Amino acid sequence: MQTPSPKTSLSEVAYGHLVQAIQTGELGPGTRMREVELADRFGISRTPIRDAMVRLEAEGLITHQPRQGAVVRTLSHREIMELYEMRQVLEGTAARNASVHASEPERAELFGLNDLMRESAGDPALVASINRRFHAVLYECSHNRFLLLALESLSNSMALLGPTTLASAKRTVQAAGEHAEILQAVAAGQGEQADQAARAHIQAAQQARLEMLRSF
Amino acid sequence: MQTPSPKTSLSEVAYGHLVQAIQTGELGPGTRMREVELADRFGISRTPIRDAMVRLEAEGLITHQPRQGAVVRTLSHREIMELYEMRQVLEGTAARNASVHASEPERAELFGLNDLMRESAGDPALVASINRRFHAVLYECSHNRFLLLALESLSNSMALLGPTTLASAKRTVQAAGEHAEILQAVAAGQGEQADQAARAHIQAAQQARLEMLRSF
DNA sequence: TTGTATGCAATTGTATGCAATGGAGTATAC
DNA sequence: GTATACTCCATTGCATACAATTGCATACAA
Repeated sequence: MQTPSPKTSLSEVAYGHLVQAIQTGELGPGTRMREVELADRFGISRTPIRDAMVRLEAEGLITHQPRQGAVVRTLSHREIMELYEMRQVLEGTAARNASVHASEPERAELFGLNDLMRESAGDPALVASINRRFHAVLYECSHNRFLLLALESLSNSMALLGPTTLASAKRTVQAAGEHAEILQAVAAGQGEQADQAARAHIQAAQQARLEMLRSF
Repeated sequence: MQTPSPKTSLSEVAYGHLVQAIQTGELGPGTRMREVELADRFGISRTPIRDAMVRLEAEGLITHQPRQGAVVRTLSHREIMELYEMRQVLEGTAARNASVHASEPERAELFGLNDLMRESAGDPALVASINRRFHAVLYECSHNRFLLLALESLSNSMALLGPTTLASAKRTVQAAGEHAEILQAVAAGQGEQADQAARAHIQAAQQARLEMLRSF
């Protein structure tokens, strides 16, 4: 996600920058995105910017009004609920699959990341980063390319919600506990329970999100 | 899906053409797609073609090797299984949601389409078209934008498998029966059973697909 | 004061030019 | 005869020029 490696096309670089800008809120929902402006900002031409924006639209992060430009999507309350509902289904499925397909090193990685996250409670930025990685690895463990693709797209959509719900140390520890439940089931090869635990985790996150929204 | 409406950008037209070409097998898996060639074929420039191809890649229909071009993806046996597995999850969820959210006109539309499909048995092209529409309406009935997006993307990926499994009249009638099971549960508001029925339907389709693959 | 028409500016949609890259084919050396 | 290196060409990646459309502002009329 961060190492542009040897040869990354400018389109991909632009895509990464834009997703990150949306995640950090630099480009908040409703922001109008002008191609020339973004091209200038990144010091490249409009073409790679367009490529990135077409991709963002395909993933549902922005909407493109013909001849009028693109805006970062604003999620209604209803849509936010739909987003979490979908995450419940997909994360549950990923966990279920992981309990069948995860390799030993993958399991170890998951446990390691979760420990790291618990220890990092208090540093929201770090926690958020580790949390993303944890879920990304879990997705990989499902060993289903289509599920992976859908979950990655959904994760990007989460960026539209703004700051993470893991800001408080309390919620971080709570989340790590929920992760542990998932991992336990995964490690034991208990698919149904892994599914349940993952759903519960997302439900808790949804709850936390709702509380956050209420306080604004 | 078919009426390009009044003002469609060339990019969208190109996208539609390409998806259709992949569906019909005109651009079969493994086919190399050269931008200039496609631009010539459609009588437009490379830019809208690029837009369409970026989108196709985001959806997983083609892969883009840097500086080397794009090819229509070839699905391995394993990936085909993964595709059906994912469909089981998503169609099941869509049916479950539909049993809660589908409006009366939507239910009527579903019943109508299924009757029409059964009556059309023997005309594979027509059946395939109606079947696609049936599923599309079911997706809409879930009233979850993210689920809808994922299912539409997945449907496009089905194009990579080539001809439909509904070629035989026998399988058509069978499929209509499976649809009826789903609809019955949806109409009765029985989420769990709608989910089960949808999963069973996809499983049957997978079975039919496997038989088709074996015969080659 | 409000409604409508018109002109201008801003912004995207499309086309095309140019350079870089990777692969194929050929020649040469061992 | 085979392997390696070199050259050429096809094709994309990126930049930029041009066209078209839309929205806004301004002016004029009712």
